[in-house]
Amino acid sequence: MTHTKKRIIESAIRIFNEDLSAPLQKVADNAAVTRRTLHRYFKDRNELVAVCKQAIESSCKKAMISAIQSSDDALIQLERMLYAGIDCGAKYSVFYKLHQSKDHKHTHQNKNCADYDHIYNQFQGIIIELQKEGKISPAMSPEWIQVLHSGIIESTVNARQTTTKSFEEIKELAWTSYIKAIAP
Amino acid sequence: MTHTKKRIIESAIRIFNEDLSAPLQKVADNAAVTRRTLHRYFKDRNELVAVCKQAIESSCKKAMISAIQSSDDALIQLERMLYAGIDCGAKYSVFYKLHQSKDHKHTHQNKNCADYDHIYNQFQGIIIELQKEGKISPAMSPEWIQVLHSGIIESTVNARQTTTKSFEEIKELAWTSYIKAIAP
DNA sequence: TTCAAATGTCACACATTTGAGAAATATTTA
DNA sequence: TAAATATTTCTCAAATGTGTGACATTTGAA
Repeated sequence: MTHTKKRIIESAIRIFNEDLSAPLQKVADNAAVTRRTLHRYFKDRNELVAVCKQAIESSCKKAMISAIQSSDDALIQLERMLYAGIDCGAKYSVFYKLHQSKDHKHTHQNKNCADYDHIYNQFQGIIIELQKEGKISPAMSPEWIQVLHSGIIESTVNARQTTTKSFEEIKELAWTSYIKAIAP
Repeated sequence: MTHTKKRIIESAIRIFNEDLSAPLQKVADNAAVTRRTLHRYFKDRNELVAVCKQAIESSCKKAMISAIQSSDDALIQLERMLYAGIDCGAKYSVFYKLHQSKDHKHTHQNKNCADYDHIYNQFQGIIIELQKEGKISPAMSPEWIQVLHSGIIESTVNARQTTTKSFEEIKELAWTSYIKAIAP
């Protein structure tokens, strides 16, 4: 994939994330190319959106899975999953929304959905494991923790734009807050 | 203000929140009126957007201020501010984003910005007070807590759509998680 | 330098969205 | 019920967005 194509996709994700119906001109501007160039790489708007979704799916999935596989210790797995989500940035928000949204037909027939479910089954497994170990409060349901998880990631991504703190400092704050929030 | 006008504004906020460039037809459909009726109440798209922003500003502002004034106890003030944000729902996210966004010129000349700053000065005052009282960790900066605050609110609003729990249960979970996250 | 690939410029047809007039219909209010 | 008001329906012109062809320009590698 060319550098330009990648840049267009990155821009499209940024733009569509906050305005799904934004004119393609905006995406082109953001990527510093002409609309004509954009159309050379993507047949039409639908194709661009589809490619964005696919890029989001695969990059988030990759990051999540590698976070899970990076350790046997559930607590470390959880921490790395948080960092992975933060590193994915806006992509993670979309990834999450994609499968939660009302008009999305979530089904195991769809490979993306199956992979998503697989990841979140593992996530829930980690939570339940940590609850057994007494490291997470049993009063917090795995569903709520999942919602909180993505909320903390969003906060962190937002904080990056407003605060003067370094990225590493914010990540640390995020993890500290998160683990304390769900502690017994 | 007529019932119809209110309904159009509510719909517009809902729709624009997830898709700022959505066609006005969508807003009209959502409000169960014709596009023609919508245009009778609002000169054009810009005016509708402006009115939505104003509605968001004033309703969130009202809720926040009344939360602050409802008690002298900083901890209760903080809790009620969280609930107020949750009750505002999607509006709160927009309210927050409106003043944080890059292309927004945040200035005290603008009444909305001045009010926003006033509220957030009070918020930070509450945080600092609680830190003095030893009820909040001094390691957490007021800026981070503010970001976290809005993140928890977003989580809660999202949770409402996915979970089977009652609204009251989610709110409780939200407050418990939040206060534990920032506790010393 | 030279050539090919990538990108930009401009022009165009077409689709969708927008905003508004005029008359018909529905709803409210006195 | 009758008048006043609000809404819908149908219509249309202007504005904006979309996708593409033809050709010019730039870029980077040989």
